[in-house]
Amino acid sequence: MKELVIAQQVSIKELSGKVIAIDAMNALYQFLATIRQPDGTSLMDRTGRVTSHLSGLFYRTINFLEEGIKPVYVFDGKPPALKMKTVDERRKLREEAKEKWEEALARGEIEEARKFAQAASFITDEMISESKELLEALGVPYVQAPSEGEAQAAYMVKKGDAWCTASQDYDSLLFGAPRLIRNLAISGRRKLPGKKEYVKVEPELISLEDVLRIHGITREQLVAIGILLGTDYNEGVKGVGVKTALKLIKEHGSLKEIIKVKGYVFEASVEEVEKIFLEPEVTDNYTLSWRPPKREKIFKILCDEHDFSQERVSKALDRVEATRKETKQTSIERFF
DNA sequence: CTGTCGAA
DNA sequence: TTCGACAGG
Repeated sequence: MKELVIAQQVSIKELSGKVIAIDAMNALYQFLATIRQPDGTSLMDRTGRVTSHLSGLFYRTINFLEEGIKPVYVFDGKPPALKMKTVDERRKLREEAKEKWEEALARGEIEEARKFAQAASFITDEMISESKELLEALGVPYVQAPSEGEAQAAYMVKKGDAWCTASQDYDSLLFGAPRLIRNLAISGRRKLPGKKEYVKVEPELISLEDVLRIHGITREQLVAIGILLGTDYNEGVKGVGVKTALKLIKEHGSLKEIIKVKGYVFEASVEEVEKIFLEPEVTDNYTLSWRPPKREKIFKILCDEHDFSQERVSKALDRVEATRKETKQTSIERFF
């Protein structure tokens, strides 16, 4: 998929005032995988509960708000039945990674250990519910998708309720999101000499329309390419890569025709997989509003329950408070 | 990943 | 002021 898309750099400033539908599971997973000690141990509170996801979610969301970005987090619901196999495989890989992590630790190979620890990351139901609690306290909306979060996020962008989706996966393009942002983070932020301006590593923006135009294909054909390469819901055709898939779809027009001519056999029902992408299960049952952070609630969750430093949390909240006053003064955008 | 603190 | 190492929980 990566070889098919064209990405353009986008500055955080261009995203100011925009609603971004964030793939919550993708974000939490990234936090759990990366926010670790050198040997791979997660951040934990005094009772041993993992807190890496809360740290990442808190500081990143604060940064978005400070930049005038309006985040809405979209959580996964029930995965489609066809995803079972993928889910099982991932669980197995995680379990193997956990063993390799312990072995590497025993050998004293710190860097190796960290790699395996990252691959062993998993999200629990408790992490999801406390992440939702934190978002509620931050005054940031979240949406519970009926099924795939990426599908819901894509739908929200198509509808115009959000400007783009944010995820590391390309799936939301297959789900029809007009715009996708990858690498949406503020890492590498540096203060600029003059004022409180910042220079940042810029995220990349992918336009679905551009991708389709460049290759001269439709979204249905893009989905067909995805299915030929393999998705979470089906295994791809062995020996067919991006180049071949693109050539085939341009030659034959549709996946149905390719299958007929080439005699490809899929384990899963191709129609079912197509339906997941083209007629995804989504909901209109949500309202988006951004409210001022509830300091007391945030302190309770982060400091009282999870041992975050009161000073650090306080400083972060003060920063948002300051920018909130600014935006009200300049009345660029009604925010809270 | 993000913030902080000390060295350059 | 900028950069890199390191701690955070």
